[in-house]
Amino acid sequence: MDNNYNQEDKVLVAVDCIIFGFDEEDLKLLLVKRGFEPEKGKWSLMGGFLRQSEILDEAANRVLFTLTGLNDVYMEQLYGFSKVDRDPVERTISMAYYALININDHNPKLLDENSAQWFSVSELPELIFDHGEMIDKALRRLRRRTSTNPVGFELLPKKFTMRQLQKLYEVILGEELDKRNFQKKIKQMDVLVKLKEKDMTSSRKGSFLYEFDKEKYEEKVSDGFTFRV
Amino acid sequence: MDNNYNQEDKVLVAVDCIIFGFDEEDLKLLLVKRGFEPEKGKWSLMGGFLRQSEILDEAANRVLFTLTGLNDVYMEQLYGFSKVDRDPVERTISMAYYALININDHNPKLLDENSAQWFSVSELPELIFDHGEMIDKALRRLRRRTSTNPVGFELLPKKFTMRQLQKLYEVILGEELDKRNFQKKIKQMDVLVKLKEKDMTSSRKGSFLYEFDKEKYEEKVSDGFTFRV
DNA sequence: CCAAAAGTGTTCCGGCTACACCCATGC
DNA sequence: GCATGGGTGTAGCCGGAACACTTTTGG
Repeated sequence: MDNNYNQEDKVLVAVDCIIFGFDEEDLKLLLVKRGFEPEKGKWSLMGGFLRQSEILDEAANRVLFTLTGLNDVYMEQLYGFSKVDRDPVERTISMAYYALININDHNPKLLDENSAQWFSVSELPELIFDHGEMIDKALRRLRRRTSTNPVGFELLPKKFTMRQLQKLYEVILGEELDKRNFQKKIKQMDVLVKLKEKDMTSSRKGSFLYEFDKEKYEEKVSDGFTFRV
Repeated sequence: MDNNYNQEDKVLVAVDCIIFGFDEEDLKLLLVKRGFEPEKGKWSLMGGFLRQSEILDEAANRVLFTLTGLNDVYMEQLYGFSKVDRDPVERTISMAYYALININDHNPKLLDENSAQWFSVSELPELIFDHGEMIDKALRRLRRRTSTNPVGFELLPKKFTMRQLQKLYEVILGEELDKRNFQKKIKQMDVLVKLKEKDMTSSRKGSFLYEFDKEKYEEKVSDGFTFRV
């Protein structure tokens, strides 16, 4: 078969994006109501096809941008799904990606244009094809990732309270955490900056705001530090 | 674009297999000398193209079988590689898979037929395309996987000694382990069966052989147990 | 009897868990 | 002055790390 790939089969390659957000209460996913057949009118992940000139990461970012208007978002390739008849129209394999966005940052007009809506992960509608399977896998990956890497911050505003951070981990991990132990652990990792400012919306006393210090984190990592919640 | 995928680009999809073995001394990889252009004569992972009627797992198993004659092997999808010019002949994305095999089980005749050879992971030759990158990723994944799942046993004979098991973990993790602590940890997980038999080849005294007890392991997992080395 | 690998326990330390009270403020 | 969420410390326990000597037996 010297230098001859001609008799090989070509297939369509899609990317589907699992877009996570966090609204201080629940972990959410951005889904779109499918505007074309097959399965028109059903809920689905936002997807698109890989183009000849693109790499997978670019295709996934393009899809994400189309729906949210966001760039430079934390995104990770998840898994390749390839059941022969997963898309009834034509053989298509799909690379699932997941993204973590700050739920307040995206462009709401684009949601309307794409008939998109946020759903709590605990109240998902029925999804087309194998998208439910993709989401299951993404949730498992998210749990592992947020436990061992400081990516949870991607789901929060730049400035956040300890309460928000703890609540985020609680909904991702699916368990309640002890307030004192949580703060102790986070603080002794020493990768947050405590600001002078307080958030006054959640209580009379107000609670201090924090920022993730990426430079400090990376410096510590190069000294052998591992983030762990 | 109702029900019309026609204007979308199709691409070739390859699978490349990172085949790990362990020879009591070193972690090894099975590589083939490429018999066709481009890069003919260079070393490469064993690969093949996805067919219309196959899912990715099947394609990867087919490729593995072609080279080793083995079926029912531990294999896991690793990552999708998609640089536009990664294959200079034609746009091809590749799904990398890694497999863990017992190095004594495969059919050596097939290695000759495919110009394949085992290489220690510490002494790899130059590889074509992005295969080096694939291997790096596979090694990282293997370290994580063997630390949290009992998949290391896939690289050993059915009956093995504690010494072999420890050595295996040492080469995968890249660090020396304390013999007493290691055995204590393994034994208290209580997922191995100690046989009456001894392996007499490694010492005058002989060392007891063990088997992994998969049923017991799975039962313990369903009770909340987690394997951890 | 000696060489070479197998086998085995204890102590110490650090990190995780469990747990309850005072503080600041707006109303 | 009281209701609401914010913030903080300690004691006990468990698991991991360090560490050395005895056993077996073929030559």
